[in-house]
Amino acid sequence: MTTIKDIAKAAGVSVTTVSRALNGYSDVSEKTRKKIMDIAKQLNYSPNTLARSLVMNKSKTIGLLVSGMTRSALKDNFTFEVMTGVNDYIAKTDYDVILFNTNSTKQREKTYSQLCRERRVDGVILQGIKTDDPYLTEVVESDIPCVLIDIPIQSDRVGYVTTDNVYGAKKAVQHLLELGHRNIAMMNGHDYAFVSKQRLQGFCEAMQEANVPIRKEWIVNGDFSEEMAEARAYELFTKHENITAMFCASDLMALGVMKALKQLGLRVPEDVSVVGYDDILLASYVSPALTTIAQNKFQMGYEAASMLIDMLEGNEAKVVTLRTQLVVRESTAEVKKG
Amino acid sequence: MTTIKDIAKAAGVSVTTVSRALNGYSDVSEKTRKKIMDIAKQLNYSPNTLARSLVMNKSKTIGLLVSGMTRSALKDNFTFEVMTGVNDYIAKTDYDVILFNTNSTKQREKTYSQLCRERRVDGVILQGIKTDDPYLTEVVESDIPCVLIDIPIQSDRVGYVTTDNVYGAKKAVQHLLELGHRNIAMMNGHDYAFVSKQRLQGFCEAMQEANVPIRKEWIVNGDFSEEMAEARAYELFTKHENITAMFCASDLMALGVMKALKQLGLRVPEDVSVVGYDDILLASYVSPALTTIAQNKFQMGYEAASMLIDMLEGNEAKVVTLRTQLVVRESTAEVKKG
DNA sequence: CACAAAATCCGAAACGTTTTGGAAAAACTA
DNA sequence: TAGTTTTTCCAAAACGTTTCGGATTTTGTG
Repeated sequence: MTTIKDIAKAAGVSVTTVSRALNGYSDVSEKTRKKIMDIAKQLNYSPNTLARSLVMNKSKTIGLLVSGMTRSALKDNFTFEVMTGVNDYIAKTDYDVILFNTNSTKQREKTYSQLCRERRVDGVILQGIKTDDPYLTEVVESDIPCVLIDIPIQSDRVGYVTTDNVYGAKKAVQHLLELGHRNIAMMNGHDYAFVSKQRLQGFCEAMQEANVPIRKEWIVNGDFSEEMAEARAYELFTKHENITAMFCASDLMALGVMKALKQLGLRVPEDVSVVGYDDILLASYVSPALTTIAQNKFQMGYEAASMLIDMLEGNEAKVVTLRTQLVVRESTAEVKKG
Repeated sequence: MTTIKDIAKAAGVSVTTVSRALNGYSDVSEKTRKKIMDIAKQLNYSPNTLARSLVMNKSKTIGLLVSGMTRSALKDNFTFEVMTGVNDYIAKTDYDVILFNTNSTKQREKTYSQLCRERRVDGVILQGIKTDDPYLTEVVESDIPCVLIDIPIQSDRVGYVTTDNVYGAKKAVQHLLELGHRNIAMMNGHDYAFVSKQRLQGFCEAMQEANVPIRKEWIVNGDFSEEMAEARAYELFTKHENITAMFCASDLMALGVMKALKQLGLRVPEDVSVVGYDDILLASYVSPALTTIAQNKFQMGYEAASMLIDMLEGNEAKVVTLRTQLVVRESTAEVKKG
C-alpha cells in the first residue's frame, strides 16, 4: 500500500510537502503540487485515515447506537427509517458511520464511553434506548457530543430530536372525541419511554379539556409489543364492554389490539375505533387501514445527523421538535348511538 | 484521555510491559499485571483502536456497502433484514461495522478500493449493487476479502451467499401449473441483476418441463419497482386478456401488479393468480395475502458476516446457497374452467 | 546591487499502540 | 558455588500521518 513517503521519494520532496500539497495548503508551488498529485494518482495512493485520525485527534466517524436492530423489531421499520435518514445526511459530509450494537451481551460488557473512546468516534446518535438504560447517565456525564432521539435530555454537549408527542396524542384523542366517543381507553408503551409519558399526557389533556372523565383502569401498558398489546386488549375488552375507542401509543400495538378485537367478535370501526401512533408502513396496508399519528422518522434521523455534525463544527446542541400529523383512515368511525 | 504511557508512569514500568500485561502475554508476573490492571481501571483507561490498528495493520472493522438505504427502498425492508443479520453475527465478534453508502454522488467519486483502503477495513460485505456497477469489477481485482450477496462471483478472496433462485422460481411456477394455469406471464426485475436471470431460468425450466410454450411477449421487466410493475402489468393485461397468472420476481412488483389488476377490474385470485418473490413483511398483510417464495434475508446477512469473519481468520471463501420456500396464501387459485 | 519580504520547502516531533531482540534478575542444576 | 535456564522486564523502532518552527530560495523594492 503506497504511503506518503513513497510519493515523497518519487517526487524528490519531503513528506511534509506531500502532505501539505495533498491537503491544499498554500505554501507549495503549483508546479510541485501538480507533480505530487500526478504521482499520487499514478501510485494509486489513498490516505490512511487511521494515521490521520491518530494525529489529528478526530476520527471523522460518528457512532450510531441503536437498539432496534433485532429480528423481532423488523416489523416496525422505525429504526431503519431513522437510520436511513442519518445515512442520507452523513453521506453528504466527509464523515462515516460506525454501527454500535447494544443488543448483544458481549458489547454490553463495555460501558458507553468505552465503546465510544475505543473507536474514537467524534459524536454519537442514540436511538431506541430506554430511560433506565445505564448508558443514558453516561451520555450526559461524558464529554462526547451526542444527539438523542426521542429522549428529552439536554446539555451543552447533548441535544435531541423528537416529535410533538403531547400534541400528537392530543390530536388523536380529539379525533375520537369529535366522533362522539366518550369511553376511550389507551394502550400505552411502558414506563421506561419518554414518549409514553408524553403521549399519556396528551391523552389526559384532550380528555380533560373535553370534560370527559379518565378511567385509570382503562389505561394499560402493552410494552410496545404487538403480542403484549393483544393480550392486554383482550383482557380489557372482555372486562369492560362499554369501551368504544382505544388510542394506542404505537401502530404495532394497534395491530395487536385489532387482533384481540377480532377474536372477541368486535368490529373495527363499527364497534370499536382504534387509532395508532407512528404511521408505520403496515398501517396503510392492514384492513381496516389504521388511523394514526404520522411522524416523519426519516427526517428525525436526518435532523439528528445534521445537528450532530453542526455540533462537531462548534455549534451548540439544540432541540428539534418535528410536527406530527393525524392520518385518518378506516379504523375510526362515529360512535354508535346507544 | 489516559494512555498506556500514563499507566506505565503510574505503575513504574515500561509501556512495553503495560501493553503486554493488558494483552495477556505470559512474560509479565502476576503481581505487576494486577498492579497494571488496577491502575488501568482506576484511570478509566480504554485503548485507542486507531493506534492499535495502525501498527497491527488490521482495523477490526468490516465495511457494509449497501445500496438499499434510500427513502424509496423503505417499503421492502430487504436491506434492513440483511443488515440485521450481519449485525447480529458481528455483535458476537470483536469487529465493528462501518457503513458505506453508495447512493450519494459524493461518495461515488471514490472508487471501491479507495473507500475501503481509506478506512482500512479488513473486509467488506456488498449488497444490492447491480451487475454493471463498476465497483463489482474492482471487488474481484482488489485483494481485500469480500462477500457478496446475491451476486455469484467467486475467487479466493471473494465468496457469496445467495438463495436457490432457479429452484425457487421453478417452485413458484410449478405451483401455478398445478393449479391448472397455462397462460402464465412473468414480471421480471431488470437485466442488471443476477437474480433476475436466475428466476427467469427457473420460470422457463418449469414451463418447459410441463410442456407449456413460453410467450416471450409475456415476459416483461418491472425494474423491481412497484410503480413500474404496475404500469407494465397494466399494458400487458389490457393487450393480452387470456393471461391467467403472473409470476413476479419480487413481492413489491407483485403489489404493483395487483394494483394494476384492480384498476382493470380483474380479481385476484379469481381472474388472475399472482405469486411474488421475497416474502416481505407486507406480503402477509395485503389483501389478498400474497403467495410468494420466501427467502430468509436475516440469515443471508448472518451467513455473509459469518463467512467474512471466517475468511479474515484465514479460511477460504465459500459459496452459501440458502433454501427458499413456497408460501401459499390467498393470491393464487385454480384456473377458471373456460 | 543590496536588502527586505514573500514564497516555498524541510527536519523532527508527535499521536498511542505493538513488537523485536535482548538485558537483568531470579530460579534452578550439578 | 558457578553455570545454566527461566522468568521478568525494557529500549527502541515501527505504523502513516500532521504540524511546528525554521531554513532556503525566489521575488520585489529602492
